[in-house]
Amino acid sequence: MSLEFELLAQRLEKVRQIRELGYEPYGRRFDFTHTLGEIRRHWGDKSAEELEPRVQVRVCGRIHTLRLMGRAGFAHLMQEGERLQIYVRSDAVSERDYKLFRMLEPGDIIGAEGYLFRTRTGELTVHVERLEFLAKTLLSMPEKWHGLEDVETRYRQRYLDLIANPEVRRIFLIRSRLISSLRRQLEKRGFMEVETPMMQPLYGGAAARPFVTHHNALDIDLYLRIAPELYLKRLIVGGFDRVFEINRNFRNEGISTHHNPEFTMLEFYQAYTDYRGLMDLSEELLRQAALDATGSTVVEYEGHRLDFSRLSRYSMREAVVEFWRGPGRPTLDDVRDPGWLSRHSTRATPGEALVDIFERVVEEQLIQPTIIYDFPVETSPLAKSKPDEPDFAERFEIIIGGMEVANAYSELNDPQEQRRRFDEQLRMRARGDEEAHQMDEDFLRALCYGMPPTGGEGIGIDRLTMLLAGASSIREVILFPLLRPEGPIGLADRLRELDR
RNA sequence: GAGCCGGUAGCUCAGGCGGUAGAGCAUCUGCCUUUUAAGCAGAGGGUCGCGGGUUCGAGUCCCGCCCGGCUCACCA
Repeated sequence: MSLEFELLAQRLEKVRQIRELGYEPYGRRFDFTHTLGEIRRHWGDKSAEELEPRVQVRVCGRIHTLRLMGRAGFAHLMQEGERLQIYVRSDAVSERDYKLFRMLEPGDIIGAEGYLFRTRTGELTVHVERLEFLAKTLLSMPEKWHGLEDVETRYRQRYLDLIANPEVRRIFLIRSRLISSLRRQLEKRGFMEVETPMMQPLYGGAAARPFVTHHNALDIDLYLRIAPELYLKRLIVGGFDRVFEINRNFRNEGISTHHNPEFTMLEFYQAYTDYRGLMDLSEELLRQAALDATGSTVVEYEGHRLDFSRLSRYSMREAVVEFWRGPGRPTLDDVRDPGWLSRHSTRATPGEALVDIFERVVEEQLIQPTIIYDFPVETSPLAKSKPDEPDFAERFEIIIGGMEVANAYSELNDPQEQRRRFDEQLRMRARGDEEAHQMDEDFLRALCYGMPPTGGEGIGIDRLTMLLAGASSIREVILFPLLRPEGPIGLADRLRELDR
């Protein structure tokens, strides 16, 4: 008999004993008077005298540690990442409650009623007068010193990670505050939150391979969206001048520390502005989001102090000149010269070569929040080109910690130009570029009704969370990152065998 | 997709050059009414990721596979 099975059998026996004592091993509603955090905040710095007259409390939580002595014992409860000690002595509770207490083990969830006091060593503690049993753990908790270290188990069983590693809570708290902050800021500026299709008959708005699914009743294939862009712009056509969406995109590509197949994007569109307007807006959004999520505009990331209070700005060509490494630093004229570009990249067009050089040489050096603007038009099929330089698009990205965090542009609203860009994408597709855009005629039709000049931007929420939370892998900021399925666990069989 | 690293008790980890598989936590038994990683005494617990091979003998060496991590490639 394996240990795991033996432990399970022991604990099921305890379930029986708990029931025999007259407690419900899987209890019901427990009306606590305070969370453990509230108790720490209200009485954490009060002296023993200040805890008179007695403060009665009802608390609950999961047992973290147990220290049993002959006729008494201590335990730490955990609730919402906060810890509080309880003290149970045999002459302070009923015989039945004391029997229950001796039966508890780390991981069990209990309720306790009593009064606050300070121990000899000064720790704020609940002197228990009544115990309630709320839920039995049947499986062992991870080790209390190191927590749960195994990365695979942490991701597969995130609930266990959250129980064992309180610092993981912090990451997801930051993520939640970040999203909340962005939503609040946009709403304050008159943006309306909308939801557009995740299942799309045509995919577009980005260059990526899609996931395909099938609708039975209509008998059609549908794609999980790679971006919401084309639908959000339809809403701009329809007269919702400020819209945003915070939701998942799906891209059928490799998994890495910076890529998860499903990831969360904020996209927002504002009529009557352009990419310059969005640069200013982005600066405000990021500054406030960092502040709301972490309490500061300066955060630590992989040994750097990232300052979210401002965004440096370089055109892509300036950035190549400015961040060139080694000999042969180009001039601004060089990076405009197709000959120079083709000597430094194998890509077909000057624009693709510039992007290639930028990504190889510059991007990883952009640690502080930085705007890179003016992208070659051939890599930006949905962006308006610059009036004085039609080979370039009014587009920028925000790069932080070497990662692309945002992408924005003045939206292309000329339907004839958009049709030409789609045609070019179709030619690229015909040459085997799977990620080139499809022709979306309904989107074209929408533009034909007239879309006001508009600025649009997407912000990668996962990557921004990584930066704000100091996480080096995107999987650390996604509660349930995609993993290969683990295969049979065998727990149901064991439970079945022990169910008598 | 490639390279490197890892998978040993429920958890965290040790296991030189091939020779009877270990520790701490957790569990079980006993003692202990202010402990703090509580303590003390004892006990149980192993498909060494899976499958082959070499060998008198494999956790250890070789081959294949599975799962994970990192780096690179891919991802405008």
